[in-house]
This record gives sequence, structure tokens and C-alpha cells, in this order.
Amino acid sequence: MPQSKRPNSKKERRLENEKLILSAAEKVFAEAGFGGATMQLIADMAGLPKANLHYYFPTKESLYRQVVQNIFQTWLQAADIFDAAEGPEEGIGAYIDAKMEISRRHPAGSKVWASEVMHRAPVIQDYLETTLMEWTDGRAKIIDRWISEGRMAPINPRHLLYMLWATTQHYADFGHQIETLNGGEALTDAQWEDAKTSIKQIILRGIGATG
Amino acid sequence: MPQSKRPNSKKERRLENEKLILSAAEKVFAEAGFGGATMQLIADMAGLPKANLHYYFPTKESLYRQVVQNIFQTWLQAADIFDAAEGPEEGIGAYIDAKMEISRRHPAGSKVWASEVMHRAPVIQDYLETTLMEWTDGRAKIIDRWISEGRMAPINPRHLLYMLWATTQHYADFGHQIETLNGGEALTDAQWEDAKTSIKQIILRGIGATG
DNA sequence: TCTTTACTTGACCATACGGTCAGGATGCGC
DNA sequence: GCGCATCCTGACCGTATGGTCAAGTAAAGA
Repeated sequence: MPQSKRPNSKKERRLENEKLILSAAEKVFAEAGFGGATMQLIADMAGLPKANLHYYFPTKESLYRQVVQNIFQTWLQAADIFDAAEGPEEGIGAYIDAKMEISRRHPAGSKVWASEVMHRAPVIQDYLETTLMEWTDGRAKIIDRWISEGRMAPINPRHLLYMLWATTQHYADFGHQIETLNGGEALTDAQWEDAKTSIKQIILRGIGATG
Repeated sequence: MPQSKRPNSKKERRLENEKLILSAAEKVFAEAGFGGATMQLIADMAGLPKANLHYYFPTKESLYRQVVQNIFQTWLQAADIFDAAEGPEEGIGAYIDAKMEISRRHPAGSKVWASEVMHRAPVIQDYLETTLMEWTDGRAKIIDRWISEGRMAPINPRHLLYMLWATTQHYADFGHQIETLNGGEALTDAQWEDAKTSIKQIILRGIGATG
């Protein structure tokens, strides 16, 4: 007699609990860093006993690894927009929008990623060397093509990409600083729109890609 | 009989040891985060017994606090260049150069700062609310004046400042990622120059402040 | 030289943390 | 309904860590 209200099937519960744990872990790792986070805190936030965490994720490190890998996936998804674009104004503009939206919706993930990279990427170094490297090379080539087609000014694509990453992720990673400078209030919808517009304005004009 | 070769006077030794400890602490906090850093590790790196650290800095938190405050001072010093400038091209250009130089010379400090802010600034929240707030308001006013004088395009000064911070500090905080994408090699002198030039080119042109 | 003050340090302590485990509960296939 | 595999969890353990302390050493001051 499978119930649909409260998912009690084993598979469903498993997935649900894993999701619950991963979500709690992301928050705690973001707030406290890997070293400062405790399994007990994650357990409390997930509403599960600590020993249960170790049933799903044998070690703290394995849990952390899973969190970071999930974030990396989200990170890469924003790339699709870049690829589908027809030119720099559309591609880079949409990429900025997408990454700003990620910063707004998943600030914890962005922080965990930043923390991981700052600590010399002990867990996802191989991803940096393979997947991220390929992604970056591919995007750099697209930008170089746009430049050779005269659709934007000649600019080192890598530094442009770093600038895009830095600026968009700043709104998540340094969100607390921004909020403090905003009088202690989170940015409003209008302010987020203003941020997006300002960034696109500066960068698109800066690379000579405005209509 | 005060010796000048090896500073054995109490005051000199005190200052020397404090500097030694603070320098080691900055590195360890940057590499491991506050939670991951251990007093033993800092002691080893400073070449002193652990108990000696606790003589100079009673708690781990007090040591951390001192490190963060020192970094904040460096951070603010780069402002002088901004103030002394005659117009946006000179002021913002020089500010970018100065902040990039800090990222290059003191990456550990930048990382500690980033980490502190990411964790909701438990130690320097009051600085954010007072000193940083005033600094930001002041700089925003200067930019607004430049805009009203027609020396640059109308742009929300805050988002421009965030962009400057984000981009320049990215080269320190995400230095490991940049190094990995650079084939595992640290950026050369020429590459650092290229970075500075690219950033200035995009931003100065983006805000309509090029000669 | 003698006293006092500042500094140094090995040994030690309480605590908190990651991780284990045994035994019980629960749903699943037959 | 029954046996089995999966899931759950309170109690427990070893270790590492921040911090203490008392006893010693070296410099400053008189």
C-alpha cells in the first residue's frame, strides 16, 4: 500500500534524506568552512541524529566532496547560455544574468566553492585540471573568434572570463559585506536588477560589444 | 651593553616575535581557515613553542582578530591613491594597479579577509559598519561628482566599486584556480601586467573614462 | 650584586570532535 | 505472515585541540 503523501518507500526516503543532508551541509560548510563545520551541526540542521549522517556519508570529507561536486555542476550549467549565443553582446550578457541569478539563489554553494579554491582545492583539483580547463579553453576560443570577426575589441579572453567570474560571484561570496553597506538590508529586486544592468553596461561597453 | 646585531632587548624581541607570529598566523589562517588552523601549526611555522604564542596572544581568536585588523589597514591604504587623483581615468586606473599589487604581494591577507567576510564577519563587523561604510560613501560621492562633471558615464558607483574589489581580489583569492588554468604555473610578470592592462581597459572604457 | 619583572616552555588538562557499533525498528520480496 | 536486507540511533571511544600552569631563565633596574 504505497502512500504518496508521506514518502515512506525506502528509495524515496533515501533520496529525500540525502537531499536533506546535502542541503544542510552546504549551508553549514558555507557558514563555517570545512574545518569549522561539525557533523553535529549539520545533523541538527537536517533534523537527523548524527550517526545517521554517517550511514549515508561515511566521513565528513565524503559529504563535503559530494557538496562541492554538486556545486561544480551548477557552475558549469550556466555555460550553456554562453554557447547558444550568437554574438558577444547576447552571450556575455546572458552569462552575466545567469551567474548573477546563481549568486542570488545559491549563495551558500558559491561560498563553499570559493572556500574550496582558496584552500588550494584539496578535493576538486582534478576537476579544475580537466573539466574547468577544457571549459575555459573552449570559451576563450569563442571569444577569440568574436574578436577576429570584429564583433568586440581585442582583449585577453582569460582575463575577461576571470572578471566575469569574480564580479558575479562577489555578490554571493561577499554578500554579507554588500548587505552591510546597504544599511543591513538584503538587496531588493530592483537593486539586483540595477547590479545586473550596471555590470553588463560596464563590461559590454568595455569590450566594445554594444549594439 | 645593548647589542645591535642580534636584537636581544626585551622590547625588540617582543616586537620581533609578534611580527613572526602574525606573519605565520596569516599564512595558516589563509590556507586552512579559522576552524582548520591550529595553534600548533602556527607555532611550528613561527619556530616557537605553542605555549609561547599564548603568552603573546591569549587566545586563538585574539590572534586572528589582530591578523584581520592588520589586513583591513592595508586594504584601506590603497584608498589614498583614489583620493589624490584628479579624474576617473587616473584615479580608478591607479586604484586597480594598487589593488592588483596587493593581491600579488599579500595573497594570504586577501584570503583571510575574504574568509572573514564570507563567514558573516564575526570579528570585524563593526569595522564594516563604520570605517568601510564611510570609506565607500566617500568614494561613491567622488564618482558621482565625476559623473555630474561629465567625465564618465552615469553608473551606480556602488556596483562599480564592487566590481573593482571583486576583480582585483579575485587574483589573490582564486589564485590557485588561475594558476591551475595557467598550466600549473604562477603568473609571470608579463601576465600580471597583461591582467592589469586588460582590467583597466575594460573598466575605464566601460565607464566611458578613456582619454 | 641583588631583586624584581618579563619572558620561555614542557607537561598537563578538559573538551569537543569525527567516527564506530550493537541492537532495534521498518519496510520489502516471497 | 515471515525472513531478510536496509535503515536508524543512543551510547561510546580515541584523538586532537585550545588553553593552563608552575618552574625555570634572562634581562632591567636599584
